[in-house]
Amino acid sequence: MKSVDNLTLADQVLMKFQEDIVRGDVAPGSKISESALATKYGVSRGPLREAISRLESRGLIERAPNVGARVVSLSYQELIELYQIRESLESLACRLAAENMTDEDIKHLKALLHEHKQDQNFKDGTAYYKQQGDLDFHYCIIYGSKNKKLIHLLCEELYHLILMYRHQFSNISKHPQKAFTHHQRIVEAIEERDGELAEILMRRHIQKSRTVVETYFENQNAQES
Amino acid sequence: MKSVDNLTLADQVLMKFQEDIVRGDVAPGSKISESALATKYGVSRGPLREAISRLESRGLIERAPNVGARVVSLSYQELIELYQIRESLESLACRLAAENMTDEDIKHLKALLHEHKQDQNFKDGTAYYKQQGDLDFHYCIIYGSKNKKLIHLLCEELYHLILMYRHQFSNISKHPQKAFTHHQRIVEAIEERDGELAEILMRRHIQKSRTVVETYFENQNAQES
DNA sequence: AATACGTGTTTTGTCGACAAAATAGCGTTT
DNA sequence: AAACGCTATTTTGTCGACAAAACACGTATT
Repeated sequence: MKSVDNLTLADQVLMKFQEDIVRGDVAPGSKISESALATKYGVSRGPLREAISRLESRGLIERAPNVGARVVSLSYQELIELYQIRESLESLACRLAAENMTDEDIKHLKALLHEHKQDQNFKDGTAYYKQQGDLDFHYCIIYGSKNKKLIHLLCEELYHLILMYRHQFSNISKHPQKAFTHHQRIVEAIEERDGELAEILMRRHIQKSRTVVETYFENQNAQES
Repeated sequence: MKSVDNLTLADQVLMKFQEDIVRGDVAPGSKISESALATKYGVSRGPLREAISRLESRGLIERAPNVGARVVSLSYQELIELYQIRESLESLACRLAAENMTDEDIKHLKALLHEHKQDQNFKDGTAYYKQQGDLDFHYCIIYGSKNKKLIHLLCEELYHLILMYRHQFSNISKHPQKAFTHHQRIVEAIEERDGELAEILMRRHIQKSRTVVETYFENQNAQES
């Protein structure tokens, strides 16, 4: 799917570094030394600066002129703001998907859902697969919208931030079966080409996961006090 | 408002170059020569490449590895897609603005509106003021949402693209008085802290301007055939 | 003892030069 | 005449080095 090795060094560093940030290997809020990272990834400072520059515009890094860059560290408030945006954009994507997905696409989506059902029946513990499955589902719908700019916004600019936080907080939904039911209903709506309903269902689905984040933080605050 | 001169060269070039693109001084689709631009703006290729890199992630420039960069040239379809996103995000911003604007903010917004009314009464011809006024209005509401990521997305990542096309097509609304009425009603809803209504009104307002774009393209196609 | 100042060091920003890839132009071949 | 391949030139990608700004630390002063 991804064309091979005619990638620039800056692009390779970008991907590696982004992965490291999302996985939490480099802590949020930690300062970034250009020369240190350059040697770490085995490149000069030129390509590295380009990678930093792009990660900055993706919101994963904050930079101040003449001072340096540091990995972003979202506050609770900012995370909620992020979810508001995601809610708006991904419900839009879902409506467009109901309108624009090909029958092939829908078949693929249903297969994905069926696969998750299997996985879940005898193994609804291990978080990794569920998370990956959830991701696949959402990506599939986003791409189904056929809106290139929207796909870029969600997949390249927003989702990495969300994933970074998911990883950091091990924020796996406590209600996998509920999430699965949501997914099922969304697919039904898409299958019936009911964009309006699909949009509403997706909005609620994400609202729900936002609520999970909110209660997580409330509990954390309660523990602290 | 903007802190002064501790800006990096790359930032200055970024602003100048972006302005040139949005104003249409450099034609959409035209190829970008790094060395040529570097000499034009009086900097080395380093900072210039950084500026290009950022403009790429803002969607104003497209770049292929080892080939070079060119100013983006949106198709009709892509422009419509852009408006869909704007519709979704800016209506969200409007709802949040109704919830989060301070009374001061609202006062400022009303003053803005009043100012436009004056301007419009005796001078509803000259497009520039109206366009600038329209911009001020929308920016004011976007900032009123108090959602930093949303503000960044709309003002830094999306609006420049839209402005570029507005300029290119001289796409000034043919119904300034209607737009003004829309603005008025939106402000009323915000004043009453009715987020739901404000959201709907903003959505319709932008839908309307999308329709203007659509009819423009239809007419153009009709002329061509 | 605390603050202010000055020096030395690190880090960022910028530049010019080199290497590799792509483009253009020419000649050859079918 | 058209298409293929080769060479020359331009353009992009990458690097190392220099300049300026920020930071750290020790000293002097009140």
